[in-house]
Amino acid sequence: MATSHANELLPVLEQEIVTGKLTPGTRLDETLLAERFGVSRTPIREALNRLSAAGLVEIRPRRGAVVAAISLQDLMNMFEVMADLEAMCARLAARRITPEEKQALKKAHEACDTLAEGDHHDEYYELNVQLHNLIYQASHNSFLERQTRELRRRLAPHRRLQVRIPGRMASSSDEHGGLVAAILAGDPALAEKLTREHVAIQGERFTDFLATLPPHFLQASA
Amino acid sequence: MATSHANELLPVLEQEIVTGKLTPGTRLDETLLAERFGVSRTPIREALNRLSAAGLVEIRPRRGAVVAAISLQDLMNMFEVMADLEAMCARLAARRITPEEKQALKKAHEACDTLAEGDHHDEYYELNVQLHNLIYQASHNSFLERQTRELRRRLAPHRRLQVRIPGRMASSSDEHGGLVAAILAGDPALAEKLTREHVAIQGERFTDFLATLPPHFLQASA
DNA sequence: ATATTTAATCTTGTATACAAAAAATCTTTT
DNA sequence: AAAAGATTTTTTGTATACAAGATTAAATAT
Repeated sequence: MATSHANELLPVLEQEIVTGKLTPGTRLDETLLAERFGVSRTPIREALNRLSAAGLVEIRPRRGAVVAAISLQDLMNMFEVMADLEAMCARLAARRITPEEKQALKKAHEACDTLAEGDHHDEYYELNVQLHNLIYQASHNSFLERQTRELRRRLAPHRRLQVRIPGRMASSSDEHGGLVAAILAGDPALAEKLTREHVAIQGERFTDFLATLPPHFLQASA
Repeated sequence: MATSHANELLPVLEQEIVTGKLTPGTRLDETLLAERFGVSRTPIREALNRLSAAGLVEIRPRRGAVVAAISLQDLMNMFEVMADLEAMCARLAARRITPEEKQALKKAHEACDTLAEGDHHDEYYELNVQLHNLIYQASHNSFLERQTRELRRRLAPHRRLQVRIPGRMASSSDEHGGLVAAILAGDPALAEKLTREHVAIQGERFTDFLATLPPHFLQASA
């Protein structure tokens, strides 16, 4: 076995939280998880500790772990920071992107654009993630890249349904078009500005969307 | 006992790493730490896992934990992000600071300014941290505040000696003066700009400072 | 003497056992 | 029948035991 049990089940749990299979507030019983993965509680506890440090689960002393439930306030705060991090990625990418990365970015945007016509929400979502990851990568700041990806993952469970808003895919793709062009043209200020607007629009639409959600999505975290 | 062993020793270890008592690259032997804290290896491992998720220690599978050694590249990347986060804090603080927070900020800056005359480096360092924390807090984005503090802590072991550069305290205090004034005046753009310059100067000086360091400070992290 | 292989030791990762706190159930009382 | 209290059960946190990989030391060969 190349890696430990904890290292194997950690990404599984993380994925299930991020994709919303485990919804915020769900209790994470150590014994149940141990049985499910066929290991003892020890590696389970290890994984839960790591997830808590990443903000994906909340551990209340002597009262067990639950999938982190984020308050509306927290969520808006996180989107505000996300906008800044993404804007920074775009700004740096416009300055530092390599020819190879330019090619990849063009390709990814075209793929995104094609899909935007139909209603393949899940596929569009995945391509969208890839496009953004390419921009993060082109910032040539691996720390920034990691931080931004992490926050994006953390926001994912609260954002995933967003692309289902009617017409969202098409307009999202249009916004991407301008952003990608700015990066390819090497215009840091424009890339930064467009990203802020892009995320701001998401944020606004997101706020609209919130009102339609069942209340358990908005549970306070403490 | 209100809290668990792990919860008690975690901040102790964290503090020792952040203050540089445990230098980057130091091995963290589980058995030794267990003896030192008078507990078993279990809570030690729990703490190390949390610290690894925070980026303060690096755990290599089957090969133990060491205090995270950051490469020069990583360090510069982290400073670049730090500048952006601090600039965002300053921008938001200029827009959202309350009258009470204004009072506290004024007081903190005056205290800093007084100390800058002598050569009380450690005291100045602490007050400096407090001043910055007040700005983070005034952003009224608790997520941003936490992220920024966390990154600051993570950079601390690589930054602490910086204020010992001749004349650094006085010029740092001057820069703070302008920044504090911009926040109090409610000028987000200026507050953001001054913060970027402030950190950029630190970054430049920091690069100068690097050249004087023994090589073990610059060990690659992987 | 140096390099390489083998054996011994040490350290980590996991499982299990146990203690203590929290939650749930069952009495008892009104 | 409902509320309060006591008891049982469950679940977390810690310690210890053990297995397997990594490191070090020793032994052999070149």
